[in-house]
Amino acid sequence: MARYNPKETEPRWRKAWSDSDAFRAVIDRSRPKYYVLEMFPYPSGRLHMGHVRNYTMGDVIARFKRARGFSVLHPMGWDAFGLPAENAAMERGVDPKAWTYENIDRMRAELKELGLSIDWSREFATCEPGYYGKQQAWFLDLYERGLVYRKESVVNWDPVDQTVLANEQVEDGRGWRSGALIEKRKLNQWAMRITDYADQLVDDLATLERWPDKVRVMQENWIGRSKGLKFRFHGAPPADDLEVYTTRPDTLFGASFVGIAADHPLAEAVAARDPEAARFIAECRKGAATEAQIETAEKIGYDTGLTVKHPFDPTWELPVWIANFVLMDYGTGAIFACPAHDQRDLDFCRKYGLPVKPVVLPPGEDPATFQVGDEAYTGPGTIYNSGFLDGLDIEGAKAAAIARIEGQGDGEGAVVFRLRDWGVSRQRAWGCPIPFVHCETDGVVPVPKDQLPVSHPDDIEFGKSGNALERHPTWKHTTCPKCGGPATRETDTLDTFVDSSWYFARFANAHSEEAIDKDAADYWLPVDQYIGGIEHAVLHLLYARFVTKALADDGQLSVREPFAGLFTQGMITHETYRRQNGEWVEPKEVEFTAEGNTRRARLGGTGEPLIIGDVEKMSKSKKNTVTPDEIFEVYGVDAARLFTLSDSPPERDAQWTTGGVQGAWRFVNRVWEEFDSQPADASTAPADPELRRATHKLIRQVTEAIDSFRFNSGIARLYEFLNLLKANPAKAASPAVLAARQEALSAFARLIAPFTPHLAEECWTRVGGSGMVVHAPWPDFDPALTEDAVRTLPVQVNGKRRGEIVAPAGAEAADVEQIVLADPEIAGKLEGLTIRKIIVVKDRIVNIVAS
RNA sequence: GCCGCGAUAGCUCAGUGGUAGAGCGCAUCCUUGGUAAGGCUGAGGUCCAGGGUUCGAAUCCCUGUCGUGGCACCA
Repeated sequence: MARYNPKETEPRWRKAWSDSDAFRAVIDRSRPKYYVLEMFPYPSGRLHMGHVRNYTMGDVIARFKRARGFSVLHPMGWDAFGLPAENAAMERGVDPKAWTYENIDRMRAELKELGLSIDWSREFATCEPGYYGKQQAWFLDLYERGLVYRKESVVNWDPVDQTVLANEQVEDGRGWRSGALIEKRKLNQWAMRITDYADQLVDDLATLERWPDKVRVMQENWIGRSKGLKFRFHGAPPADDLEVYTTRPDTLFGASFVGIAADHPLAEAVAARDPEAARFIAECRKGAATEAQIETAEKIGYDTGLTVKHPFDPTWELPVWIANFVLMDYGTGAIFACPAHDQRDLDFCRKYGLPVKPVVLPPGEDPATFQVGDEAYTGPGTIYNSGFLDGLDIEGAKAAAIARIEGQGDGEGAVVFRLRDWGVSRQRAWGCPIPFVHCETDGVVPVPKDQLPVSHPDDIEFGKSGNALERHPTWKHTTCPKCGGPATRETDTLDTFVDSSWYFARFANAHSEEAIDKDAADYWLPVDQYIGGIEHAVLHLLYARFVTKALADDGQLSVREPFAGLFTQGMITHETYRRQNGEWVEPKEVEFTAEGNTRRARLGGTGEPLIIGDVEKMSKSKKNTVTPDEIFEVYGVDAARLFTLSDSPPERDAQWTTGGVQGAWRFVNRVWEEFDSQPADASTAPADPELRRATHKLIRQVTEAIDSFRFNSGIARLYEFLNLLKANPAKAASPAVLAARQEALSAFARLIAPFTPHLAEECWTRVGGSGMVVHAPWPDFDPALTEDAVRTLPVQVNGKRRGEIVAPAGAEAADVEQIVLADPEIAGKLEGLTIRKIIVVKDRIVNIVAS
């Protein structure tokens, strides 16, 4: 009996897969296709456990679908542009390109060690001219279509990374990467018209049935579509034609004042002649930067002294206030305030003594007595105090008010989005150059496609802050493609989220002359199962959806949604350990002792007691990391893969523990023991029916578990079945059991293949399977065999369990009743009671209602 | 404030109308030529709380508590 040795078996099987080119994706129209993709990694240097879990999940699906007869595409690439490379350049004086490719080499080796069933022939990195040159080509196509444009705008400037960030990349007023407080700057920027697709991006969410609701809700919130009315107030200049946006035109008769943002043009006009107003505006600008401060900030306002006429009553003059809670970049930067039915407006009016007139009467309230106190009423009701709107419900009044305004020519129904256009300019060198030149005569001119790619100069000087392309002595000087005169190249590069917004389509044919090989893309797309972190719920996933739609409209793609199925996996966490002085301690330095059920930790060597802290996401700063290579070294790749999936549902965080991975490792060894102890000359006796039934039940359960992304459940069933096999050992087994074991082991080797592929190959060979398990079909189950012949039915009396009986599977109610009533134990429990009713649930349970 | 998600054994989690389960941990015992290991057996659960529906609720519904994620002066 030989011990299982992953160090010997695992590399051997990886070589066998590679030698037979087992994972090459092939267009085969006779079979259904399946495209499984995990979000490609940024080549940061080393693989971490999160990668192991993410890529193992995708691999489970890929191997499972292959065994089920699908033509599978499972590719890998590198999201290789980005700031860390430039930061490394600055900190250590290395070349970003060389640094990136070294990282890719190391991470590729680690990914290959993980035994992933990837078609490596399609690998690319986004920093290759062969990739980003194609990106420049379609970027020019979208420019032709008006979806790419330049605009002077106020942007989010990250003073640490020295670059512009999109709104999506600013979290709580800080840069998503640097954490620096964001400043507002006015710059000339490249942008993409994602707002042209805002409606579609919301509407099509409904078609994404295999996306988590959570992600759909997050995108919907982010796009923030609202329907309402845009209309103009009239007044004396400068307050003539003041346009506001509202979602509550039904409450127009409850108006108290008109509010404008501090940076609204009208506010600036007022400030020009009113120093007090100027002071107020300056104070607003100084205001709070973080969300928490904004939330608690008091509502303040300044009465400009201007008035405008109410649209439905020209004699009604409304005062115009500058208000700090009105935002310039949403709607029109101006509102009308109805304090009775909007909390913000109410707070403001109470503070400044402005009138509060209710116009929506809640159901059951008396119009003579209903009053609004300190809480605005935002619920349903009937409109009153409102002239021609009286008696209507809210929806009816909205429609009537909009119709009246439109009839007056003062405005129209409008849809407003929270989503802004996507600013894609970044002042960085290590990114995709934007293929335009600036000419004194012709202005902004696209680089002709036959001159693509526009690539980086070789002698680029990194190592200082700011944009190295801008600093380069010669690179930006060129000639205008139009007039031949002197021109300068655009030195901004594209946001790296552009790189990741179409890579899934490039994988259809990674070597195509066109950006996207449409025939290949038509076959493979959409991605059937996309897997990645929830942190990309808005940024990456929204941009990829937008670019897909834009390229589809340009005829370069047929699908309008890139990812038919999305799965967001949880993170890997680990306990944290600290010394008494607060220093973090790495797990490998910790020794544990147990006192009953209490665990205590000590520092290895000195024995100093340690504090066991919270379970947190693995991070270098808290030293609670375990690296894949040290785990592979001790337990093998299969045990590591198995453990990342076995303990938690895939969408939830999984806690890494030494005990847990040891459990997985023991499973690997015990599996091998079962296979190794099975005699080679298989018995031809009729198989033991009970073990057969258990086998078919197992096949069914594991198949359903993988199909529904419940990997941990499937693995739990495999653990249980292994216990059953151990209870029916090969040693001293009857011929019937041996025959059933043979069938069970043949299925078992294939069922574990998605999770522990190396072990599966070894087992498959040992049990006499033909060829490699990667080519073997998924085992089938006989539905009839997944049911037991005899059932043990619990018997309840008045809902409490009082005994059990044995009945044939599928026994009818009448037969079961007879068995129950004949049972002496149950008869005892029924003594003195009258049976009112007997409920028999077929094959499940019997309940006797008695009194 | 709004919208989600979660709460089951000491820990991490399955179970989603019908007999409360797994892995790890813990305890007893066995093995001491698989040995910085292996195995047997076992203990351990008001299924967060309260109410409702039902013959029957961990499971479905309502309310609450605690934890957690997202959005947020978005008119």
